Amino acid sequence: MEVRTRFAPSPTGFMHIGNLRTALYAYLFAKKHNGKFILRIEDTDAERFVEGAVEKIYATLKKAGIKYDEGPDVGGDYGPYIQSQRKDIYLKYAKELIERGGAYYCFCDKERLDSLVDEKGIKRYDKKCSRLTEQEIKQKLDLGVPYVIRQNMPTEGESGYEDLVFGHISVPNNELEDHILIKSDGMPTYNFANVVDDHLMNINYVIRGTEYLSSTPKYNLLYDSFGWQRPQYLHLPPIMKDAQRKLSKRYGDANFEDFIEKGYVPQAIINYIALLGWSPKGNEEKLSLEELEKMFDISGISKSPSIFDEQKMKWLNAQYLREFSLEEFNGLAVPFYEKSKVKGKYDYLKLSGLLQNRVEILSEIPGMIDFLEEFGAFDSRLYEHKKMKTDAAVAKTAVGGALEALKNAQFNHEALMEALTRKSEELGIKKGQMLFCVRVALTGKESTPGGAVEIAELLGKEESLRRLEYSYKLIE
RNA sequence: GGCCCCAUGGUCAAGCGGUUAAGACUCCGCCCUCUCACGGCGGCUACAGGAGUUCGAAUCUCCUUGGGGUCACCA
Repeated sequence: MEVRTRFAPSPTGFMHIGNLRTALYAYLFAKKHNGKFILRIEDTDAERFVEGAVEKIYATLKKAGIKYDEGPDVGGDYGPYIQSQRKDIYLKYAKELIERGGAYYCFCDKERLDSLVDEKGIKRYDKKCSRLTEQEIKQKLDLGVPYVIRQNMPTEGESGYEDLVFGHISVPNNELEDHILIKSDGMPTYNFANVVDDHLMNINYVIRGTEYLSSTPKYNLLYDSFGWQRPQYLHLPPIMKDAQRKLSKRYGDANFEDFIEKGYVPQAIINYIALLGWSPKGNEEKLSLEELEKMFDISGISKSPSIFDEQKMKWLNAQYLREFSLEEFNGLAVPFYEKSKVKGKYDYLKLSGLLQNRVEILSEIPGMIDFLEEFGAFDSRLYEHKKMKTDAAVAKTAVGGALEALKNAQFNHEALMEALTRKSEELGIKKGQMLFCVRVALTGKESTPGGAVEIAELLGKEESLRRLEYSYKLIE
């Protein structure tokens, strides 16, 4: 049978990393088994709906390279793929379920429900309306008393199932509450809609977060009541912000879009989150989506929560950045040059050549090149470098010499290097000392993307000499 | 609190009864080198605790501890 998985987000805002990973795994699992991946929008809660959230979901999935075979904007044989457009379907099935004894009308109002609080302050429905006679129900219905439809749970025994990652899960039936299937506004709750839709859309592998691990028996009971075949389940451990807190949009934690803005490439984000909660068989960790599609395997999924480590994602991002051609890298970097002080000045391609393997995420760029436009007094201790064996005294010699050497030099790489090398020999200092001091004198920075020659070339003759003179005076 | 689940370095993690307990990120050192970075080499750091089972336990069982999830007319 063809594998069919789905990603069923609710449009309540941005797509955060945890959701994206769930989508990714569902996608990878389907692809691995030559199956289909479906996108379904779960918008049965009108109150939580956020304008533009659906479009954000489409855009994120697209940018991430996660292609769905069926979905609201691409169609398919099992539509509509937006739950709010399926309202009538749920009601029909809910009524069928009532006939089958798996559910019942409930007319209890809020006051009564609120009174059902146990000594620990936990509310729990007491099944009162499940005991209503047919006449009573008909009467209330005819009178137009507002109602909800509740699932009728067994009160004894246990319900269990085999989760593909967690193994056997079993819950005592008396823990299962008669939760609401159809709300008083006629809309289904997640509890009902997800089961009906998964069945109707032929979803045979349900992949989702562990928050559903212990409520899955309820859903299975629904499948059973309908006489439908249960799907296989695959629950995913959460991604944590730290040991205690889950990554969430509530804390304003990074969502996909934010990372893109910070200068991460989609491939790196996808690669990283694929590795959060799953590990490949081999030791290779830098994996493309295509490779992941082939390698993905349930056996590599872990059961315990994992903490999101941006440091490692940064490292991966750096790996991807270095792999691009200079032109590709430059294309990605330009927006960040435009945001920096060097906007419009300097040859971007040249800057990219210096920056490509010094940058981990693109947003570091402005901070790394601002010195090209910002120059002023700095501490002469910057000239001290243990390995170079330099200090202010050496610097004075070097910078003074450089000033002479460069007055008549051509400002291209070769000529600059030659002039400075010759001068250092003349002065009896090491070439490294000369270059180090000149670089500091030129930039006033402890470290820079590029050495003395490269920076002098970038700054040009006039500016370089001006800075050298300034720095020379500064040493005195 | 009830119920469900989880537990290997700081982090991601391999491991499936016998291993010197992989690998990656981070950090540190060395090499390369005009600083930094890249690259190369090397290093530090882990089986939560306690009982069992077994010739032998990170691996199996139980308890403790710690952590997560869930108990909505939210998904």
